[in-house]
Amino acid sequence: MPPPSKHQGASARDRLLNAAAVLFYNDGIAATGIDAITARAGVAKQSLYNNFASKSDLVTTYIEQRHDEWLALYAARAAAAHHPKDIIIAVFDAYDDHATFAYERGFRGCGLLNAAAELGAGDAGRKAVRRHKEQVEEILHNQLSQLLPDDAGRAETLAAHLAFLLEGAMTRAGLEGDANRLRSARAMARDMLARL
Amino acid sequence: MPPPSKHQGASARDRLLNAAAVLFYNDGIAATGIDAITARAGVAKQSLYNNFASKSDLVTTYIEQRHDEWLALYAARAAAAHHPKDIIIAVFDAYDDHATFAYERGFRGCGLLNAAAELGAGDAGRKAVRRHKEQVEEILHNQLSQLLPDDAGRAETLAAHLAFLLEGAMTRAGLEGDANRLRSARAMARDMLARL
DNA sequence: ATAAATAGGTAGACTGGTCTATCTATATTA
DNA sequence: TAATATAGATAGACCAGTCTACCTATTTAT
Repeated sequence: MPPPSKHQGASARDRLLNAAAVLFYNDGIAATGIDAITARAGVAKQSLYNNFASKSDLVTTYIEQRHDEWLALYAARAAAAHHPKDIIIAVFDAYDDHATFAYERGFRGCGLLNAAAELGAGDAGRKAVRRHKEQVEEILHNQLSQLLPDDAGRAETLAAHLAFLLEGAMTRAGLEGDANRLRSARAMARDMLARL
Repeated sequence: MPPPSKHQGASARDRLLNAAAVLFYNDGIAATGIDAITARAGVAKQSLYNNFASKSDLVTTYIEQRHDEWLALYAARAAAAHHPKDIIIAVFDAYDDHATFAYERGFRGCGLLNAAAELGAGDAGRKAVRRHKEQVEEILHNQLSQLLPDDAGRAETLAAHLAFLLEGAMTRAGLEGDANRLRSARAMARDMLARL
């Protein structure tokens, strides 16, 4: 029987990234072996090493792909909004949207945070996760600066506050196995914005 | 040379738990092997299996020990407080205190959350982490119920809000390598309580 | 008091298995 | 033809856990 090959689906690289996304998210990075990834991707082991320098390189690419994916979800939501307050809520909605990207066997929170927890201090992936979270906070900060043009300090504090709500809710949601906490956090954010 | 034995220091069990605490926190659970733990503890491999049923059992004990440790730190802070608002701030202070328990090679956030990120959905340790976070939120909830005796809904929402601030700040602090974000979250909590 | 039993420690070889990564040899595709 | 895929063997490190064999206290029984 001939292999599925790239004709019927995605390239080996994409198939590997899709397989890795599900396995890394559901089982963790260290617990996911090369063989499990290639088997799920329906691809030869060598194809992994043709497309990625190492497992670590695949992990870093996985993280960057999640970041890009979240940005796209956010952009789609933000494009439909006009008021800075709605653009801020779009950040929360994008988190909620993103919460379903790969949970085949239960919700486990933010894949990027879970990955960072497994990675060593100097790892490139860990730094990418940090940059991602800083970028999320920056989006919040930009909108709050528009809402509070003459109180830069308060805009910064509020951006951090909303970022904490987001990450805290996501973390608790991951422990509890569903995204309900994210909805709570969004309601809290709405409430805070209403009081501006 | 005679072995150190229990006379000059801690028991093998305590030595193992102390060694595991540092290694699990700094390197992660999956990345820490049995041999590394026994070597750091200065203990024979069999002593690990005399005191724990498996590595997994050691991990669960590690998590429960962190929980007890945090509770003790919180109790010490709360004992010095009297007003419910001060008791709530004591929760934030205990997080800050706890942030230094085992970081030998840099701050990495909450050891319990990092552990949970590595553990499978049904793992006993993961459930223990969830219970711990629920207990923290319950402490906040109890105090807020005293502050807002006739608005149970608001007390519950505020408890969740403060819990999100705590976990979100801890998560970001872990990514950034220091506990500054925890101090920011405490200031935000103080501000919210002042407005009650 | 002395001897035996018990509890808990040591060092380190060993098993069976998994891991990442490379290599070979063949087949498909453009 | 040249690039890229395949299956699968292989290397070498590492894993959790078991086992043997010995040592040292303390406790119990005679």
